[in-house]
Amino acid sequence: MKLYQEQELKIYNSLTNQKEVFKPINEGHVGMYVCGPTVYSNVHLGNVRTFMSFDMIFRYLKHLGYKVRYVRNITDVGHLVDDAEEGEDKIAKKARLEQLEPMEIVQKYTLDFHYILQKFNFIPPSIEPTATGHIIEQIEIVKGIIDNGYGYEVNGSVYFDVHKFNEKNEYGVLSKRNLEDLVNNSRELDGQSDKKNPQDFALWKKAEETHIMRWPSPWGEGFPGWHLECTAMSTKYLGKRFDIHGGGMDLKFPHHESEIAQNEACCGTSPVNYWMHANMLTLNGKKMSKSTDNNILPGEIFSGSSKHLSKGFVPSVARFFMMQAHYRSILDFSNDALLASEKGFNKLMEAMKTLDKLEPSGDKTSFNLEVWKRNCYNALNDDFNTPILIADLFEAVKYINQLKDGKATILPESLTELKKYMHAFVFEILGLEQQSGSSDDGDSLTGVMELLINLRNEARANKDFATSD
RNA sequence: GACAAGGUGGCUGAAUGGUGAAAGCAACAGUCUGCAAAACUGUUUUUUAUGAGUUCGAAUCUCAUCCUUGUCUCCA
Repeated sequence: MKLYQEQELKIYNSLTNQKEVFKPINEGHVGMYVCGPTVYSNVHLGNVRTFMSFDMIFRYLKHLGYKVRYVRNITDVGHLVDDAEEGEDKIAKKARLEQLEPMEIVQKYTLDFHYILQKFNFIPPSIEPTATGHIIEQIEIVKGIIDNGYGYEVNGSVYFDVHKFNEKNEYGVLSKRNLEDLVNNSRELDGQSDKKNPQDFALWKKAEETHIMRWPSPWGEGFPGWHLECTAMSTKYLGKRFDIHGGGMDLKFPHHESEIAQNEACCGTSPVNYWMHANMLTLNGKKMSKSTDNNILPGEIFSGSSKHLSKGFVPSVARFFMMQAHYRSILDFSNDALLASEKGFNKLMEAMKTLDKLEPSGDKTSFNLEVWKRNCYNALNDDFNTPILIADLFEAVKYINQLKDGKATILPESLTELKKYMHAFVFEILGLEQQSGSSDDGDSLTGVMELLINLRNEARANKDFATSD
Protein backbone atom coordinates (compact mmCIF):
# COMPACT_ATOMS: atom_id res chain seq x y z
CA MET A 1 0.00 0.00 0.00
CA LYS A 2 1.33 3.36 -1.01
CA LEU A 3 1.66 6.12 1.53
CA TYR A 4 -0.53 8.50 -0.48
CA GLN A 5 -3.45 6.15 0.03
CA GLU A 6 -3.44 6.80 3.75
CA GLN A 7 -2.54 10.50 3.67
CA GLU A 8 -4.99 13.18 2.58
CA LEU A 9 -2.99 15.94 0.96
CA LYS A 10 -4.58 19.34 0.57
CA ILE A 11 -3.25 21.91 -1.85
CA TYR A 12 -4.14 25.59 -2.05
CA ASN A 13 -5.32 26.16 -5.60
CA SER A 14 -4.78 29.74 -6.77
CA LEU A 15 -7.42 29.25 -9.42
CA THR A 16 -10.18 28.73 -6.86
CA ASN A 17 -8.45 30.48 -3.94
CA GLN A 18 -9.05 27.59 -1.58
CA LYS A 19 -7.48 24.44 -0.25
CA GLU A 20 -8.57 21.36 -2.14
CA VAL A 21 -7.95 17.66 -1.59
CA PHE A 22 -5.33 16.60 -4.08
CA LYS A 23 -6.46 13.96 -6.53
CA PRO A 24 -4.22 13.30 -9.52
CA ILE A 25 -5.71 12.64 -12.95
CA ASN A 26 -4.07 9.23 -13.13
CA GLU A 27 -3.96 7.44 -9.81
CA GLY A 28 -0.45 7.14 -8.51
CA HIS A 29 1.00 9.54 -11.08
CA VAL A 30 1.56 13.27 -10.86
CA GLY A 31 2.39 15.66 -13.68
CA MET A 32 3.96 18.89 -12.46
CA TYR A 33 5.20 21.84 -14.48
CA VAL A 34 7.13 24.75 -13.01
CA CYS A 35 8.22 27.83 -14.93
CA GLY A 36 12.00 27.90 -14.85
CA PRO A 37 14.39 30.82 -15.15
CA THR A 38 15.19 33.07 -18.07
CA VAL A 39 18.90 32.52 -18.35
CA TYR A 40 20.18 36.00 -19.06
CA SER A 41 21.80 36.64 -15.66
CA ASN A 42 22.73 34.88 -12.41
CA VAL A 43 19.86 33.47 -10.38
CA HIS A 44 19.26 35.52 -7.27
CA LEU A 45 17.98 34.26 -3.96
CA GLY A 46 14.39 35.21 -4.75
CA ASN A 47 14.42 32.92 -7.77
CA VAL A 48 15.91 30.19 -5.63
CA ARG A 49 13.12 30.43 -3.08
CA THR A 50 10.42 29.62 -5.61
CA PHE A 51 12.31 26.68 -7.06
CA MET A 52 13.13 25.46 -3.57
CA SER A 53 9.47 25.46 -2.59
CA PHE A 54 8.68 23.25 -5.55
CA ASP A 55 11.72 21.10 -4.85
CA MET A 56 10.25 20.40 -1.42
CA ILE A 57 6.84 19.71 -2.97
CA PHE A 58 8.46 17.36 -5.50
CA ARG A 59 10.25 15.62 -2.64
CA TYR A 60 7.09 15.18 -0.58
CA LEU A 61 5.04 13.88 -3.51
CA LYS A 62 7.74 11.32 -4.17
CA HIS A 63 7.88 10.45 -0.49
CA LEU A 64 4.16 9.75 -0.60
CA GLY A 65 4.85 7.17 -3.26
CA TYR A 66 3.66 9.06 -6.32
CA LYS A 67 5.44 8.59 -9.59
CA VAL A 68 6.10 12.24 -10.43
CA ARG A 69 7.04 13.68 -13.77
CA TYR A 70 8.43 17.08 -12.91
CA VAL A 71 9.07 19.41 -15.84
CA ARG A 72 10.93 22.66 -15.31
CA ASN A 73 11.90 24.60 -18.39
CA ILE A 74 14.81 26.82 -19.27
CA THR A 75 13.72 29.98 -21.05
CA ASP A 76 16.44 30.72 -23.55
CA VAL A 77 14.51 32.82 -26.04
CA GLY A 78 11.31 34.75 -26.42
CA HIS A 79 11.43 37.14 -23.52
CA LEU A 80 10.83 40.66 -24.71
CA VAL A 81 12.31 43.57 -22.84
CA ASP A 82 9.16 45.55 -23.38
CA ASP A 83 5.97 45.12 -25.24
CA ALA A 84 6.51 47.82 -27.84
CA GLU A 85 7.27 47.01 -31.43
CA GLU A 86 10.98 47.58 -30.94
CA GLY A 87 10.93 45.00 -28.15
CA GLU A 88 14.22 43.20 -27.88
CA ASP A 89 14.79 39.70 -26.69
CA LYS A 90 16.40 39.57 -23.23
CA ILE A 91 18.93 36.98 -24.23
CA ALA A 92 19.80 38.85 -27.41
CA LYS A 93 20.13 42.12 -25.54
CA LYS A 94 22.43 40.62 -22.96
CA ALA A 95 24.46 39.01 -25.75
CA ARG A 96 24.87 42.39 -27.38
CA LEU A 97 25.92 43.99 -24.10
CA GLU A 98 28.42 41.27 -23.26
CA GLN A 99 29.45 40.82 -26.91
CA LEU A 100 28.78 37.12 -26.87
CA GLU A 101 26.74 34.74 -28.95
CA PRO A 102 23.24 34.42 -27.48
CA MET A 103 23.87 30.74 -26.87
CA GLU A 104 27.02 31.62 -24.93
CA ILE A 105 24.84 33.66 -22.61
CA VAL A 106 22.40 30.81 -22.30
CA GLN A 107 25.16 28.34 -21.56
CA LYS A 108 26.88 30.59 -19.04
CA TYR A 109 23.81 31.24 -16.95
CA THR A 110 22.34 27.78 -17.30
CA LEU A 111 25.55 26.43 -15.81
CA ASP A 112 25.34 28.98 -13.00
CA PHE A 113 21.73 28.00 -12.36
CA HIS A 114 22.56 24.31 -12.12
CA TYR A 115 25.61 24.93 -9.97
CA ILE A 116 23.64 27.00 -7.46
CA LEU A 117 20.74 24.55 -7.29
CA GLN A 118 23.12 21.67 -6.74
CA LYS A 119 24.72 23.63 -3.86
CA PHE A 120 21.27 23.92 -2.29
CA ASN A 121 20.78 20.15 -2.66
CA PHE A 122 17.99 20.34 -5.24
CA ILE A 123 16.75 17.18 -6.90
CA PRO A 124 16.91 17.69 -10.69
CA PRO A 125 13.54 17.70 -12.46
CA SER A 126 12.53 14.74 -14.59
CA ILE A 127 12.75 16.83 -17.76
CA GLU A 128 14.37 20.24 -18.22
CA PRO A 129 13.39 21.33 -21.72
CA THR A 130 14.54 24.52 -23.45
CA ALA A 131 12.40 26.90 -25.44
CA THR A 132 14.81 26.86 -28.39
CA GLY A 133 14.59 23.09 -28.49
CA HIS A 134 10.83 23.25 -29.04
CA ILE A 135 10.36 25.78 -31.83
CA ILE A 136 8.50 23.28 -34.01
CA GLU A 137 6.06 22.44 -31.23
CA GLN A 138 5.48 26.14 -30.59
CA ILE A 139 4.77 26.82 -34.24
CA GLU A 140 2.24 23.99 -34.19
CA ILE A 141 0.46 25.59 -31.24
CA VAL A 142 0.32 28.92 -33.06
CA LYS A 143 -1.16 27.21 -36.11
CA GLY A 144 -3.76 25.57 -33.94
CA ILE A 145 -4.72 28.86 -32.33
CA ILE A 146 -5.03 30.55 -35.73
CA ASP A 147 -7.10 27.65 -37.07
CA ASN A 148 -9.50 28.01 -34.17
CA GLY A 149 -9.84 31.71 -34.91
CA TYR A 150 -8.07 33.16 -31.89
CA GLY A 151 -4.87 34.29 -33.54
CA TYR A 152 -4.17 36.72 -36.37
CA GLU A 153 -1.10 37.51 -38.43
CA VAL A 154 0.13 41.02 -39.12
CA ASN A 155 3.39 41.81 -40.94
CA GLY A 156 5.02 38.50 -40.07
CA SER A 157 3.99 38.55 -36.41
CA VAL A 158 1.12 36.58 -34.89
CA TYR A 159 -0.97 37.88 -32.01
CA PHE A 160 -3.48 36.30 -29.69
CA ASP A 161 -6.91 37.90 -30.00
CA VAL A 162 -7.81 38.38 -26.35
CA HIS A 163 -11.12 40.13 -27.05
CA LYS A 164 -12.32 37.42 -29.38
CA PHE A 165 -11.25 34.77 -26.89
CA ASN A 166 -13.12 36.54 -24.14
CA GLU A 167 -16.41 36.30 -26.04
CA LYS A 168 -16.72 32.58 -25.41
CA ASN A 169 -14.16 32.13 -22.65
CA GLU A 170 -13.01 34.08 -19.68
CA TYR A 171 -9.69 35.87 -19.88
CA GLY A 172 -8.65 36.68 -16.31
CA VAL A 173 -9.93 33.63 -14.39
CA LEU A 174 -6.61 33.12 -12.67
CA SER A 175 -5.63 36.68 -11.85
CA LYS A 176 -9.24 37.57 -11.03
CA ARG A 177 -9.40 40.41 -13.49
CA ASN A 178 -11.88 41.05 -16.19
CA LEU A 179 -11.12 42.35 -19.62
CA GLU A 180 -12.91 45.60 -18.97
CA ASP A 181 -10.57 46.44 -16.10
CA LEU A 182 -7.62 45.54 -18.24
CA VAL A 183 -8.78 47.80 -21.03
CA ASN A 184 -9.23 50.67 -18.60
CA ASN A 185 -5.88 50.18 -16.95
CA SER A 186 -3.70 49.41 -19.93
CA ARG A 187 -0.64 51.53 -20.21
CA GLU A 188 -0.52 53.33 -23.48
CA LEU A 189 2.51 52.45 -25.49
CA ASP A 190 3.59 53.85 -28.79
CA GLY A 191 4.09 51.68 -31.80
CA GLN A 192 1.47 49.08 -31.15
CA SER A 193 -0.15 49.60 -34.49
CA ASP A 194 0.12 45.93 -35.40
CA LYS A 195 -2.13 44.75 -32.61
CA LYS A 196 -5.88 44.98 -32.77
CA ASN A 197 -5.97 45.72 -29.05
CA PRO A 198 -3.31 46.53 -26.46
CA GLN A 199 -4.37 43.47 -24.46
CA ASP A 200 -3.39 41.11 -27.25
CA PHE A 201 -0.07 39.38 -26.77
CA ALA A 202 2.49 38.06 -29.21
CA LEU A 203 2.53 34.40 -30.12
CA TRP A 204 5.18 34.80 -32.78
CA LYS A 205 7.34 37.83 -33.45
CA LYS A 206 8.87 38.78 -36.76
CA ALA A 207 12.67 39.03 -36.53
CA GLU A 208 14.08 42.34 -37.66
CA GLU A 209 17.16 42.16 -39.81
CA THR A 210 19.49 42.78 -36.89
CA HIS A 211 17.86 40.14 -34.73
CA ILE A 212 20.23 37.24 -34.18
CA MET A 213 17.94 34.54 -32.82
CA ARG A 214 15.55 33.59 -35.62
CA TRP A 215 13.76 30.59 -37.00
CA PRO A 216 11.77 30.01 -40.21
CA SER A 217 8.00 29.76 -39.84
CA PRO A 218 4.87 29.91 -41.98
CA TRP A 219 4.85 33.66 -41.24
CA GLY A 220 8.49 34.32 -42.13
CA GLU A 221 11.61 34.38 -39.99
CA GLY A 222 10.96 35.13 -36.37
CA PHE A 223 10.96 33.90 -32.81
CA PRO A 224 8.30 32.68 -30.36
CA GLY A 225 6.47 34.77 -27.78
CA TRP A 226 7.21 34.25 -24.12
CA HIS A 227 3.98 32.58 -23.00
CA LEU A 228 4.07 30.08 -25.81
CA GLU A 229 6.97 27.90 -24.70
CA CYS A 230 5.29 26.77 -21.49
CA THR A 231 2.12 25.81 -23.33
CA ALA A 232 4.09 23.90 -25.96
CA MET A 233 6.34 22.05 -23.54
CA SER A 234 3.74 21.28 -20.89
CA THR A 235 1.43 19.91 -23.56
CA LYS A 236 4.18 17.83 -25.10
CA TYR A 237 5.42 16.23 -21.88
CA LEU A 238 2.39 16.28 -19.60
CA GLY A 239 -0.59 16.43 -21.92
CA LYS A 240 -3.34 18.92 -22.65
CA ARG A 241 -4.41 18.78 -19.05
CA PHE A 242 -2.18 17.91 -16.12
CA ASP A 243 -2.12 18.07 -12.33
CA ILE A 244 0.07 20.84 -10.96
CA HIS A 245 1.47 24.01 -12.48
CA GLY A 246 3.72 26.14 -10.31
CA GLY A 247 5.67 29.34 -10.49
CA GLY A 248 6.28 32.61 -8.75
CA MET A 249 3.41 34.85 -7.76
CA ASP A 250 4.60 37.48 -10.21
CA LEU A 251 3.99 35.15 -13.13
CA LYS A 252 0.28 34.90 -12.45
CA PHE A 253 -0.40 37.75 -14.78
CA PRO A 254 0.10 37.93 -17.63
CA HIS A 255 2.17 34.79 -18.10
CA HIS A 256 -0.02 32.10 -16.54
CA GLU A 257 -3.21 33.82 -17.54
CA SER A 258 -2.02 33.73 -21.14
CA GLU A 259 -1.00 30.10 -20.83
CA ILE A 260 -4.56 29.24 -19.87
CA ALA A 261 -5.90 31.22 -22.82
CA GLN A 262 -3.48 29.62 -25.27
CA ASN A 263 -4.28 26.15 -24.05
CA GLU A 264 -8.02 26.78 -24.24
CA ALA A 265 -7.69 28.29 -27.70
CA CYS A 266 -5.52 25.50 -29.04
CA CYS A 267 -6.56 22.38 -27.16
CA GLY A 268 -10.05 23.33 -26.02
CA THR A 269 -9.32 22.72 -22.37
CA SER A 270 -7.94 24.55 -19.36
CA PRO A 271 -4.46 23.11 -18.90
CA VAL A 272 -4.15 22.67 -15.15
CA ASN A 273 -6.07 21.25 -12.19
CA TYR A 274 -4.03 22.81 -9.39
CA TRP A 275 -2.29 26.15 -9.87
CA MET A 276 0.30 26.84 -7.20
CA HIS A 277 2.06 30.15 -6.65
CA ALA A 278 5.03 30.70 -4.38
CA ASN A 279 5.32 34.06 -2.72
CA MET A 280 8.12 36.57 -3.00
CA LEU A 281 11.32 36.85 -1.03
CA THR A 282 11.85 40.43 0.03
CA LEU A 283 14.98 42.35 0.88
CA ASN A 284 14.64 45.51 2.94
CA GLY A 285 10.89 45.00 2.75
CA LYS A 286 10.88 45.12 -1.05
CA LYS A 287 10.61 42.37 -3.59
CA MET A 288 13.91 41.06 -4.87
CA SER A 289 14.26 41.83 -8.51
CA LYS A 290 16.88 41.64 -11.19
CA SER A 291 15.79 44.87 -12.76
CA THR A 292 15.82 47.07 -9.64
CA ASP A 293 19.09 45.73 -8.23
CA ASN A 294 17.38 44.95 -4.94
CA ASN A 295 18.64 41.41 -4.72
CA ILE A 296 21.26 39.12 -3.29
CA LEU A 297 23.05 36.30 -5.09
CA PRO A 298 23.42 32.84 -3.55
CA GLY A 299 27.17 33.02 -4.02
CA GLU A 300 27.25 36.11 -1.83
CA ILE A 301 25.56 34.18 0.96
CA PHE A 302 28.09 31.37 0.83
CA SER A 303 31.01 33.78 0.93
CA GLY A 304 29.44 36.52 3.04
CA SER A 305 30.55 39.08 0.47
CA SER A 306 27.50 41.29 0.58
CA LYS A 307 26.73 44.56 2.24
CA HIS A 308 23.62 42.88 3.64
CA LEU A 309 25.56 40.17 5.49
CA SER A 310 27.99 40.07 8.40
CA LYS A 311 29.36 36.63 7.51
CA GLY A 312 28.94 33.67 5.17
CA PHE A 313 26.41 30.88 5.58
CA VAL A 314 26.33 27.31 4.31
CA PRO A 315 23.56 26.61 1.75
CA SER A 316 21.54 24.45 4.13
CA VAL A 317 21.18 27.36 6.54
CA ALA A 318 19.54 29.40 3.80
CA ARG A 319 17.40 26.40 2.94
CA PHE A 320 16.36 25.98 6.57
CA PHE A 321 15.60 29.70 6.74
CA MET A 322 13.23 29.44 3.78
CA MET A 323 11.59 26.26 5.02
CA GLN A 324 10.74 28.03 8.29
CA ALA A 325 8.26 30.17 6.37
CA HIS A 326 5.26 28.90 4.44
CA TYR A 327 5.72 29.02 0.68
CA ARG A 328 2.65 31.24 0.21
CA SER A 329 3.86 33.86 2.70
CA ILE A 330 6.09 36.75 1.88
CA LEU A 331 9.44 36.16 3.53
CA ASP A 332 11.82 38.95 4.44
CA PHE A 333 15.52 38.30 4.14
CA SER A 334 17.94 39.79 6.64
CA ASN A 335 21.26 39.10 8.30
CA ASP A 336 19.58 38.75 11.71
CA ALA A 337 17.06 36.26 10.39
CA LEU A 338 19.82 34.18 8.85
CA LEU A 339 21.91 34.25 12.03
CA ALA A 340 18.88 33.03 13.99
CA SER A 341 18.26 30.29 11.43
CA GLU A 342 21.87 29.19 11.61
CA LYS A 343 21.54 28.58 15.35
CA GLY A 344 18.34 26.65 14.90
CA PHE A 345 19.77 24.67 12.01
CA ASN A 346 22.87 23.71 14.00
CA LYS A 347 20.72 22.60 16.90
CA LEU A 348 18.71 20.35 14.60
CA MET A 349 21.82 18.90 12.98
CA GLU A 350 23.46 18.23 16.35
CA ALA A 351 20.36 16.34 17.39
CA MET A 352 20.54 14.27 14.19
CA LYS A 353 24.11 13.30 15.01
CA THR A 354 23.10 12.44 18.57
CA LEU A 355 20.19 10.38 17.29
CA ASP A 356 22.47 8.22 15.12
CA LYS A 357 24.56 7.28 18.15
CA LEU A 358 21.62 6.69 20.49
CA GLU A 359 21.05 3.28 22.09
CA PRO A 360 17.70 1.94 23.36
CA SER A 361 17.06 2.44 27.06
CA GLY A 362 14.44 1.67 29.72
CA ASP A 363 11.43 -0.61 29.50
CA LYS A 364 9.08 1.79 27.75
CA THR A 365 9.12 4.66 25.28
CA SER A 366 8.48 7.94 27.10
CA PHE A 367 7.33 9.84 24.02
CA ASN A 368 4.21 9.46 21.95
CA LEU A 369 5.75 8.59 18.60
CA GLU A 370 2.44 7.91 16.88
CA VAL A 371 0.99 11.31 17.74
CA TRP A 372 4.22 13.02 16.77
CA LYS A 373 4.32 11.26 13.40
CA ARG A 374 0.69 12.12 12.80
CA ASN A 375 1.39 15.80 13.55
CA CYS A 376 4.31 15.89 11.14
CA TYR A 377 2.29 14.39 8.30
CA ASN A 378 -0.69 16.60 9.08
CA ALA A 379 1.55 19.64 8.71
CA LEU A 380 2.80 18.56 5.29
CA ASN A 381 -0.65 17.47 4.18
CA ASP A 382 -1.98 20.92 5.01
CA ASP A 383 -0.66 22.62 1.88
CA PHE A 384 2.97 21.75 2.64
CA ASN A 385 3.20 23.60 5.94
CA THR A 386 6.92 23.25 6.57
CA PRO A 387 7.10 25.76 9.48
CA ILE A 388 4.70 23.59 11.46
CA LEU A 389 6.70 20.51 10.52
CA ILE A 390 9.87 22.16 11.78
CA ALA A 391 8.17 23.10 15.05
CA ASP A 392 7.25 19.42 15.46
CA LEU A 393 10.79 18.37 14.60
CA PHE A 394 12.05 20.45 17.51
CA GLU A 395 9.71 18.51 19.79
CA ALA A 396 11.65 15.44 18.74
CA VAL A 397 14.95 17.28 19.17
CA LYS A 398 14.06 17.96 22.77
CA TYR A 399 13.24 14.30 23.31
CA ILE A 400 16.50 13.21 21.67
CA ASN A 401 18.49 15.45 23.99
CA GLN A 402 16.64 14.08 26.98
CA LEU A 403 17.51 10.56 25.83
CA LYS A 404 21.14 11.55 25.57
CA ASP A 405 21.06 12.81 29.17
CA GLY A 406 19.28 9.67 30.36
CA LYS A 407 16.21 11.67 31.32
CA ALA A 408 13.94 9.77 28.92
CA THR A 409 13.66 6.21 27.69
CA ILE A 410 13.08 4.45 24.36
CA LEU A 411 12.51 0.89 23.22
CA PRO A 412 14.54 -0.59 20.34
CA GLU A 413 11.66 -0.61 17.84
CA SER A 414 10.71 2.96 18.74
CA LEU A 415 14.27 4.10 18.24
CA THR A 416 14.28 2.57 14.77
CA GLU A 417 11.03 4.39 13.98
CA LEU A 418 12.28 7.70 15.30
CA LYS A 419 15.47 7.46 13.26
CA LYS A 420 13.57 6.49 10.15
CA TYR A 421 11.11 9.38 10.29
CA MET A 422 13.55 12.03 11.45
CA HIS A 423 15.75 11.17 8.49
CA ALA A 424 12.77 11.22 6.14
CA PHE A 425 11.54 14.64 7.28
CA VAL A 426 14.88 16.38 7.72
CA PHE A 427 16.94 15.03 4.85
CA GLU A 428 14.56 13.48 2.35
CA ILE A 429 11.70 16.00 2.40
CA LEU A 430 13.17 19.27 3.67
CA GLY A 431 16.34 18.49 1.75
CA LEU A 432 18.71 19.67 4.47
CA GLU A 433 22.27 18.41 4.64
CA GLN A 434 24.83 18.04 7.41
CA GLN A 435 27.09 20.93 6.59
CA SER A 436 29.50 22.59 8.92
CA GLY A 437 31.62 25.70 8.79
CA SER A 438 30.88 28.69 6.67
CA SER A 439 33.78 28.43 4.28
CA ASP A 440 34.72 25.92 1.63
CA ASP A 441 38.17 25.23 3.05
CA GLY A 442 36.80 23.72 6.21
CA ASP A 443 38.81 20.54 5.69
CA SER A 444 42.17 22.23 5.92
CA LEU A 445 41.08 23.90 9.12
CA THR A 446 40.10 20.61 10.72
CA GLY A 447 43.69 19.43 10.94
CA VAL A 448 44.83 22.61 12.65
CA MET A 449 41.93 22.46 15.06
CA GLU A 450 42.76 18.89 16.03
CA LEU A 451 46.33 19.86 16.71
CA LEU A 452 45.17 22.74 18.89
CA ILE A 453 42.73 20.56 20.76
CA ASN A 454 45.46 18.03 21.49
CA LEU A 455 47.78 20.74 22.73
CA ARG A 456 45.00 22.16 24.82
CA ASN A 457 44.19 18.82 26.39
CA GLU A 458 47.82 18.29 27.29
CA ALA A 459 48.03 21.73 28.83
CA ARG A 460 44.82 21.16 30.75
CA ALA A 461 46.14 17.86 32.04
CA ASN A 462 49.12 19.79 33.39
CA LYS A 463 46.83 22.49 34.82
CA ASP A 464 48.58 24.97 32.57
CA PHE A 465 45.53 27.16 31.96
CA ALA A 466 47.40 30.05 30.45
CA THR A 467 48.54 27.84 27.56
CA SER A 468 45.23 26.08 27.15
CA ASP A 469 43.46 29.42 26.65
C1' G B 1 -6.29 54.68 -10.07
C1' A B 2 -8.02 49.21 -10.53
C1' C B 3 -7.26 44.46 -8.47
C1' A B 4 -4.84 41.21 -4.78
C1' A B 5 -2.25 39.86 -0.27
C1' G B 6 -1.04 41.32 4.47
C1' G B 7 -0.32 44.18 9.56
C1' U B 8 0.76 38.63 15.55
C1' G B 9 6.11 39.28 21.47
C1' G B 10 12.82 42.54 21.08
C1' C B 11 13.55 39.77 15.84
C1' U B 12 12.04 35.75 12.20
C1' G B 13 7.49 33.36 11.79
C1' A B 14 2.98 29.61 12.66
C1' A B 15 -2.05 29.09 14.13
C1' U B 16 -8.02 31.19 9.91
C1' G B 17 -14.22 30.38 15.55
C1' G B 18 -13.17 26.84 20.98
C1' U B 19 -9.55 26.07 26.77
C1' G B 20 -3.08 28.81 28.98
C1' A B 21 -1.81 32.23 20.73
C1' A B 22 3.47 26.91 17.64
C1' A B 23 8.63 26.78 16.82
C1' G B 24 13.49 29.12 16.20
C1' C B 25 16.52 33.33 17.73
C1' A B 26 17.35 36.95 21.58
C1' A B 27 16.93 37.84 27.10
C1' C B 28 17.14 35.74 32.12
C1' A B 29 18.19 31.56 35.53
C1' G B 30 20.23 26.74 36.23
C1' U B 31 23.38 22.22 34.81
C1' C B 32 28.23 21.35 32.91
C1' U B 33 33.27 23.80 33.13
C1' G B 34 39.27 26.04 36.52
C1' C B 35 36.57 30.61 34.26
C1' A B 36 34.22 31.63 29.79
C1' A B 37 32.20 29.78 25.24
C1' A B 38 29.45 25.81 23.26
C1' A B 39 25.80 22.32 24.56
C1' C B 40 21.62 20.99 27.45
C1' U B 41 17.31 22.17 30.97
C1' G B 42 13.89 25.72 32.66
C1' U B 43 11.62 30.71 32.80
C1' U B 44 10.01 35.34 30.87
C1' U B 45 7.67 38.45 26.83
C1' U B 46 2.33 39.43 22.46
C1' U B 47 -5.38 42.03 25.89
C1' U B 48 -2.81 39.38 17.73
C1' A B 49 -2.49 47.79 13.67
C1' U B 50 -6.90 50.91 15.54
C1' G B 51 -12.25 51.36 16.41
C1' A B 52 -16.95 49.08 16.24
C1' G B 53 -20.07 44.73 15.18
C1' U B 54 -21.70 39.29 14.81
C1' U B 55 -21.12 35.07 18.46
C1' C B 56 -21.83 31.46 24.45
C1' G B 57 -16.80 32.13 22.46
C1' A B 58 -12.61 35.86 17.39
C1' A B 59 -5.91 36.69 15.81
C1' U B 60 -9.44 33.94 12.80
C1' C B 61 -16.05 36.25 10.34
C1' U B 62 -18.34 41.58 9.02
C1' C B 63 -17.76 46.99 8.52
C1' A B 64 -14.81 51.41 8.99
C1' U B 65 -10.02 53.84 9.57
C1' C B 66 -4.68 53.91 9.31
C1' C B 67 -0.32 51.55 7.33
C1' U B 68 2.77 48.00 4.29
C1' U B 69 3.66 45.01 0.04
C1' G B 70 2.52 42.87 -4.71
C1' U B 71 0.23 42.77 -9.76
C1' C B 72 -1.64 45.82 -13.74
C1' U B 73 5.17 46.63 -18.31
C1' C B 74 10.19 42.16 -18.21
C1' C B 75 10.49 39.39 -13.44
C1' A B 76 10.57 33.21 -9.41
